[in-house]
Amino acid sequence: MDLKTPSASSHKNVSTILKQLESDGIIGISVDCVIFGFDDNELKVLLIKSDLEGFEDKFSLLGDLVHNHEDLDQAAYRILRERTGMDDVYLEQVRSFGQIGRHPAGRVVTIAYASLVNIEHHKLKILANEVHWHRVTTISEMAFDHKTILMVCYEWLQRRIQEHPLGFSLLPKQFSLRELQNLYEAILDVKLDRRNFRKKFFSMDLLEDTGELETDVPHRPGKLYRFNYDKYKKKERKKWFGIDF
Amino acid sequence: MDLKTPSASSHKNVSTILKQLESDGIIGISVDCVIFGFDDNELKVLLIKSDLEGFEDKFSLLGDLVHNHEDLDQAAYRILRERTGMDDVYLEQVRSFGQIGRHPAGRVVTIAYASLVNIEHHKLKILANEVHWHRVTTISEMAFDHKTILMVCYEWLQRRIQEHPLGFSLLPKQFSLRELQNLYEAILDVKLDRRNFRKKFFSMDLLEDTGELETDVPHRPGKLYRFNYDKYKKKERKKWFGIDF
DNA sequence: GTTACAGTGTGTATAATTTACACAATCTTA
DNA sequence: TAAGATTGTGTAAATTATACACACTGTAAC
Repeated sequence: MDLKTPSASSHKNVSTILKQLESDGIIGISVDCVIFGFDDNELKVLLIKSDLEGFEDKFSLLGDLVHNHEDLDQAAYRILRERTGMDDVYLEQVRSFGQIGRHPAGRVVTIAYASLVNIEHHKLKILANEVHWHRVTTISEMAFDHKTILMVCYEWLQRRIQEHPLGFSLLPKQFSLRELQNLYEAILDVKLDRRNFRKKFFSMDLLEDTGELETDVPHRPGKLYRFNYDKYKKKERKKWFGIDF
Repeated sequence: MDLKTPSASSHKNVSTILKQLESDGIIGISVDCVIFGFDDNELKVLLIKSDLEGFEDKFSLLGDLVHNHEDLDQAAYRILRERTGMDDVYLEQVRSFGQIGRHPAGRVVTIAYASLVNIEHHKLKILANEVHWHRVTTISEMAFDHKTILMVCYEWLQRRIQEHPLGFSLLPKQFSLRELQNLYEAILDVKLDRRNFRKKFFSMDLLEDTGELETDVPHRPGKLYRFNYDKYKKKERKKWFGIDF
């Protein structure tokens, strides 16, 4: 959470609230969203510049205090809506951070959420906001413990993307297999064999050929596919997938 | 968290604190420990009987409000120490639960921790407490949303045990391969081939032969092994372990 | 002390999966 | 119409997972 008063959300001064809570010996609760996007074959994260004293020029995640009348998930959705103008995005809780000195404005426990959005959609919804996309792999310093939170979420994503089909949320509804492979290569920082990658995905039988082709590419256009989420949900999860550590 | 005043921890009435917080529009923070044990070839969980009105005869996880001066992890450790008398146990945060109506005594967000203890050790440290071990697979009803929390932690454990060597925390320092296999079979609810299971673990090269044998078994005693955690930590994690969903 | 019993310890053959690798087809641009 | 770039495809080799059986060792019963 950054302490800048969020554009359209709480109308009280968050920092003041926290100080008050702390003097009462009470712990505040916030939600911080790690909003991932994929653009230019790189994994990006949506950040805002902190305006808390001593943290100018540092970037911060998008967050806010949890309201008394809302669930944690609702709070995370609210932040997403306010900051990206987008609804219907992938959102999942990652973990909580509650170190005593983690936030300079008072004792506050934050619940980190990872969110995956189609960055192209977001570009269209230009809100009056000061948020910008940053390359995940080159961010040097951040406010508070937000670098830690970001890195925990990034590592979570690296693992999660291999066992759950959430990567598609970073892509348009229709995508080429090359785009999908670029996504995996960028997030995992590996090179993959194109033929084996295709074979693997086709063997899962969850991609549907849309019948359409890429446009505006300076070479032979690839086929466009769609992920069949319904089919995925119907698959039974196996309990034993092999010890590997 | 159960609202019974914990035996040796907070001296204030937790329920009263929560009501006060709620009337101020403030959210309380608690930690709930899902303490797993393994005994009689079954996965067990340590529970306490709730004494909150309307929840008599229901079981509850062990938890408490987070103190203002302690980290979340510290709070979880504190509960563990108080309830099991054990130090040096495996503890990992699983996720937070913050539904608005989840606790009848007021708005409280809880951070669930999974903990894995050697149940034999715990048996020795008999504290003045009302906690008991229960079979995870046959628990019918629990107080508040604790059944949900327990099941989330159980599913977490089923996955986690296959990708991280935390299962050893449920066993004595020295264990036979049969015990280890029983552990995996019980937690995952599968039958595994004995020879392939052994082959798999030996190929990881993380088990050390202690030179000792089982005692008090009514048949040929098996060799006892020790898990080499140092060796495990030195292994480099691979980023790509294959898409599987 | 001999025997039945129960569970340990081990190896190999087969199947399934993963990896490595090359060339023809298609579209764009010059 | 030719050059360039990327798509689309198959097969062989290596690795990994699975299925399966018999000799060994200690205990307990007689």
